[in-house]
Amino acid sequence: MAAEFSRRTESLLHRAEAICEHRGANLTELRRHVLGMILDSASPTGAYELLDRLRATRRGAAPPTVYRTLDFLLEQGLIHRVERLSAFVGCVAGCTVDPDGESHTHAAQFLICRKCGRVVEMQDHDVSSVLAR
Amino acid sequence: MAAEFSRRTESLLHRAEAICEHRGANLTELRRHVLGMILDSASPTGAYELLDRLRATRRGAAPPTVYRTLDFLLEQGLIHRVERLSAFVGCVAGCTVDPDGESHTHAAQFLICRKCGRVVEMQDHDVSSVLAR
DNA sequence: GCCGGATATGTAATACTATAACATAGGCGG
DNA sequence: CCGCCTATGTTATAGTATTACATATCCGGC
Repeated sequence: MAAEFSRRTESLLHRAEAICEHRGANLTELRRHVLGMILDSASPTGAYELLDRLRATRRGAAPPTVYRTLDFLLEQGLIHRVERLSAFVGCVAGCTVDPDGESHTHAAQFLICRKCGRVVEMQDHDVSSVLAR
Repeated sequence: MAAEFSRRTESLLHRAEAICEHRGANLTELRRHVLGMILDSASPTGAYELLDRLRATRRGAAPPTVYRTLDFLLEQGLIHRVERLSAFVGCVAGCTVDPDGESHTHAAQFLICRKCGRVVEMQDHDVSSVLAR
């Protein structure tokens, strides 16, 4: 049904399924598909790019389709929004955390390369704690 | 001619004039007016809000009018863009720095209140240096 | 079985943010 | 006066996100 993703992505998706099931959250086909596209991408993905790709297999897709799905994934801590780029990236921690973890969000920072646009997610406790003050 | 601003804002504007003159940058009436509106505001100001207010006194104002002006102010380090809000705030450091300072940008972080939207600019050397790694 | 509510998605329209492309105007050095 | 540079005007359009309402599906209780 859904598009085929890389082995790594499929593995993370499997993990995400377990997390959602554990939480009673419903990782539907649509949500799984969008999460897979984000995880599979080498760089942050814009909402309308996701929309275009969705449309290949989902005729009625429209902006709300994608934004609602992104809201769900953000709530579940499975992706992050990179404000600077108006784009979305998979959350490594969110997709690998133990399903028992209740916290759906966590502190993170992004390093964005001004030249190539690549993004690295970092979690630095020092930064987080200074910000907490 | 230009709108009247608070005493504090006028003082910062005066400072900005000196900085620009020192650099050979041209702080025109339009640019001064926009900077004044931003400095005078208690919270970050959106580009189209600035545009609306500009139009009160400037008939032909259009989006490029405002965005080009913001680009100039950003380059001069006189304001910051708050990505999260797609809005702009005055840069305290930029408007108070010694005119001899050459660096037009500096490291800063923002604390944004999720409830009231107020923004506080902070400059924490610890955060900056951790990010530098 | 069916009713009611909750969740998920479809659909149309529109709001908000930002940039592209080309035109005009004024200053200033040669 | 000419040519260039900077600043701004003007029109159009691209890109990002939300509102509002309609439809469908599932599931629990009766």
